Amino acid sequence: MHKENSSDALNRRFLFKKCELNTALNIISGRWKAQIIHSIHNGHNRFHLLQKELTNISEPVLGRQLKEIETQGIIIKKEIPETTPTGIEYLLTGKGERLIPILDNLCNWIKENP
Amino acid sequence: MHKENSSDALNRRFLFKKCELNTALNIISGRWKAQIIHSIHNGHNRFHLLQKELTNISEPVLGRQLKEIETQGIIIKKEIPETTPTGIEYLLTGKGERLIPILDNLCNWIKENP
DNA sequence: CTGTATCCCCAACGATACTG
DNA sequence: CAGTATCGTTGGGGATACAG
Repeated sequence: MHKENSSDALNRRFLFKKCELNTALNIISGRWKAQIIHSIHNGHNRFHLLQKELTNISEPVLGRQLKEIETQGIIIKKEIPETTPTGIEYLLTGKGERLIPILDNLCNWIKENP
Repeated sequence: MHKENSSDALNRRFLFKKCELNTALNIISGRWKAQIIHSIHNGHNRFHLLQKELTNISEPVLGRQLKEIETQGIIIKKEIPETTPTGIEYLLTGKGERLIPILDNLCNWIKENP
């Protein structure tokens, strides 16, 4: 249960209004989210592939992070027809694709400013 | 006291090795950090100015976040000579300046992909 | 294969009070 | 003016077990 008037919640809303930057950071700042987005972009677009790629992630965490970035419109789920049990693949949306170069910029920024 | 071998710590180190992206995100994903960096860039470069700009931030939190981004080489502290009590101003380093356009990109990304 | 349910734990946020 | 000390609280990460 969330307390809607805790200082914590109020500060979050303050920052959201203050600048879109915080909305963006909120989307990608889950511990594994940026890595997940990158991995999907690189073709690891199935649940078990992501698990293998991110060797230490546990199922509940992976599931939660996937659901969040799906809600935020970064990825969509797609059923692979005529598979049993049902196969699911994850695909980046346009919004998700347009995030990739920005993540690359961040990556390069660290490389060039150690 | 930190536990160096908790899963939490291990996963952080795994992600750091995995991709520079996570190092970068770790730097800017404190709740107020990106906002602080932006505010300093816009001339709010004193402790009390930042407090006014970020209306709800408390001193301990502001102090901690400033110290962290200072440690990470995003800002430097500079004493203003011949003031009493001692005035301190915060300045972006080159590394900090080069982060600004990336933050702007994130901002625009959200604006253009609502 | 792709998840969800449950519960635990701690790092980080925040409030209050105090300091050089 | 520019912080630090202390402590309470909580959101979200993680382990284990279970499910469609």
